[in-house]
Amino acid sequence: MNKINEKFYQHKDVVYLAQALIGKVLVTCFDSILTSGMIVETEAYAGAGDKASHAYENRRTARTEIMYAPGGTAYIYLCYGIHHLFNVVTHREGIPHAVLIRAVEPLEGIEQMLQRRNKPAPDYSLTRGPGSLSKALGLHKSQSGTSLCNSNTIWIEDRQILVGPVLSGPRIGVGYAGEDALLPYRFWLKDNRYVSK
DNA sequence: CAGCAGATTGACT
DNA sequence: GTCAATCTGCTGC
Repeated sequence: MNKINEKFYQHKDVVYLAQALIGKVLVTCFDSILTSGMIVETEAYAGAGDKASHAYENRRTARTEIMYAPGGTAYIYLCYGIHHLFNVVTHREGIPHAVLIRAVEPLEGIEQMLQRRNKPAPDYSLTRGPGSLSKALGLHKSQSGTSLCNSNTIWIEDRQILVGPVLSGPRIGVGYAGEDALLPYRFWLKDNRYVSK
């Protein structure tokens, strides 16, 4: 198993990392149940200077405190009071950069993902969208702060999967961010059916 | 403390 | 296409 280490997550360029995470494999293991999926869509959130980020101008709240942890920590928060969204904290401790995982392609534990999502059979909506993939993989805001390097519950592997072209464009749902809403901080795998429309 | 908007999703007209 | 679900944080009284 080739688990990604601190060195990778603590790279200074969160936009580079958002692109580099495409094709990597997000794995969770809760109560001995292993589920995983290949990352096919991400977005970069560049901390203090990014109007779309929860940590814009180094804002600190109980929720965003985890973004100031060292790169390689999970930041999971509740959106619209309903959906748990999974992010990877990057850069060194004190710099609140993060990559939002927006979609994965299911690999292992598909039966368990169907149960968690209350679905009778697999379809492309199983892990498409940040709220959906988090539910399918069993991710919950109570796990925010988990180390992706030292825990045996949430981690990311490099399985050297050969992927096609990666495209980029503006982020989704951040219209409130003014000119920062136009930045090409969203990355996705070309022609992958699990990427949001 | 009330009001509102938000890194969303799924059910229904 | 419209709208409800309902937690977190910010603004203004």
